[in-house]
Amino acid sequence: MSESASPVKFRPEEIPAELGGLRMTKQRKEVYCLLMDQRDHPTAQDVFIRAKERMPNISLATVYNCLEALVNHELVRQVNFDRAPSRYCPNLEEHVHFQDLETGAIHDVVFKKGININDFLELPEGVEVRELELTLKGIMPSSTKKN
Amino acid sequence: MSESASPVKFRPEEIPAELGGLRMTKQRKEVYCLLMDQRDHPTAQDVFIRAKERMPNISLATVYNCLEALVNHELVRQVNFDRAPSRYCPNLEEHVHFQDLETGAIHDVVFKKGININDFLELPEGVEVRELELTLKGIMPSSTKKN
DNA sequence: AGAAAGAATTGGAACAATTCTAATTAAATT
DNA sequence: AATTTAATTAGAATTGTTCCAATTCTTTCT
Ligand SMILES: [Mn+2]
Ligand SMILES: [Mn+2]
Ligand SMILES: [Zn+2]
Ligand SMILES: [Zn+2]
Repeated sequence: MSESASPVKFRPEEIPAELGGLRMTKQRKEVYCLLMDQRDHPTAQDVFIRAKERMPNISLATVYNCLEALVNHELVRQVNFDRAPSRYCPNLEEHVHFQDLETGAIHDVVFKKGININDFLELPEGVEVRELELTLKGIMPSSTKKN
Repeated sequence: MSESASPVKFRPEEIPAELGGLRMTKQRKEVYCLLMDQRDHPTAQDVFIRAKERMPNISLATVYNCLEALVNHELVRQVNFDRAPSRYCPNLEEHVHFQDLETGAIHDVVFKKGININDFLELPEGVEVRELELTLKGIMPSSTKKN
């Protein structure tokens, strides 16, 4: 499980002009940095509020556009818990999400090493899984919480 | 995997006046029967359209109310795929959902017998999982499809 | 049974998240 | 520099869902 803030601060000027085939505009860099920087799965609104601090003229539409572009180019992942506002995650490793019901915080959870989908699901022969989304909700002991 | 229509037809008049602590009104019986009857994970709109055939005056608000009541009393499950309209499922066995990307059809998938969440996820010690939602999308071979 | 209270249904208004539109600005290409 | 292409912006529109207040239905009480 991880919620640890990355030790380095991502700065827009360090981001190359193109990333994964996507032209990185000023706004896209800002949104991307902010996600990489505070890896806490913010909503589009959260991103909008944070982005405005360094870029007061950015619009909510642009935030949505940037997030969509980043998601389409697989630089960022969109995470849905039920029908709550989508959240965005810059962790590209295969992982799933756990929401602490006490704090609302979302944590990344990885699969056991070497585990395969057919090891735990009774999938019919020949089915090809293209997308998997797994979300968990529950309670974390406070000892685990602070790390 | 299952999409098999149940062989018996559920009729509202067979439903008891109360189910799992929920008073079964005429509308709730209708909605519940219809879900039990065609186990294809319809949306609220789908339910509304189907319900109107036998109950032309039912309102969409009532369909939402009924579904909410049934879900709260754990007679029916709400299923979300990304931000698409919620779907409703009368299968109370523990299971997850697979959507066929070619047809849009949703199929129930069960866990391997005896499997535990800690067998496939790297969950920190002491975390208590209260809810789990797993959705899959992919391609089914047409042989598997028709059963 | 009849009256009163409580609960559910209804149609339409309100809502929240997201998407769309058309105008403006910025960047890339010629 | 002029032209073409792409991105950003503010605000309107859309969509699924929830809320509201009035009406109807059911249950409880006398
Ligand atoms: Mn859920
Ligand atoms: Mn998804
Ligand atoms: Zn994540
Ligand atoms: Zn199901």
